[in-house]
Amino acid sequence: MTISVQLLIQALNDATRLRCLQLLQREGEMCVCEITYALDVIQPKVSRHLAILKENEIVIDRRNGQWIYYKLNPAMPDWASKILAAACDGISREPQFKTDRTRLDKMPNRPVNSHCA
Amino acid sequence: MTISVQLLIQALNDATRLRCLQLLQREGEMCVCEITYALDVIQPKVSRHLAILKENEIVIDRRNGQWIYYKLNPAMPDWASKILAAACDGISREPQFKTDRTRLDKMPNRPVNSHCA
DNA sequence: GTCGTATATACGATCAAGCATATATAATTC
DNA sequence: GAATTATATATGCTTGATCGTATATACGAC
Repeated sequence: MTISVQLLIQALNDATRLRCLQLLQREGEMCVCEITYALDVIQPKVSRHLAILKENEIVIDRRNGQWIYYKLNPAMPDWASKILAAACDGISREPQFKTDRTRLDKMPNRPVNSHCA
Repeated sequence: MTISVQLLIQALNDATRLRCLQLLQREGEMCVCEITYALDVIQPKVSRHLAILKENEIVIDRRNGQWIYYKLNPAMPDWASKILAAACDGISREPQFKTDRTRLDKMPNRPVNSHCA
């Protein structure tokens, strides 16, 4: 990954993107409709923010049939992983973000992720 | 400190503020004129950005005569310190930020900081 | 091919944040 | 007191980011 500190921070500087990243860190991999449901926002909004995270190589995606799964980029430099981990650690205690996790847990008919590349 | 993850990241989301924090982490404590010299920007700009960092309790200041010294807030929560440390770690390798450190090292007549509270 | 679901992108509007200039406040020295 | 240095704040402008709506693309089932 070639991202600079400044670009990483800029990419993190949005509530929707932080909410996505928190979920991805906990779940490992999620498709867009799961994230959309968990955050309770409209789909184009999620899609646009995931695109920003992807442009900055903070997440990577793969298609599986009609679903596109996102996960944290495993090839981040050490300092970037540390920033993300510390941010998610801080976030995990904030009520605003807990709501997303509980809503995801209640989602009906979550697509089954085969985890086959 | 009561800052949220989102507010911390927002406060870090500016090149001038990152440059200030990098210097403060290395130097410990600096007055505004030192930072202004090192960054080579106009004084009101430095002052405004330091004010933003102070509002978010990322730095604290103390007056010593006509100088006002800033340093990192020693009372940050663990996750916030980790984000700052990792960011400064990443920054330390970026050429844009090295320039500030070398310029500071060449500053003539740096005010002597008595370190008396 | 059409239809339905999943996801992405384009567009125009709105809003927040940064900028430089100018000015205000505070301390020091005379 | 006036003058100088150090720092902070107010003002008006501009730029960039986010928003919702509408539309486009991709895949699977039929």
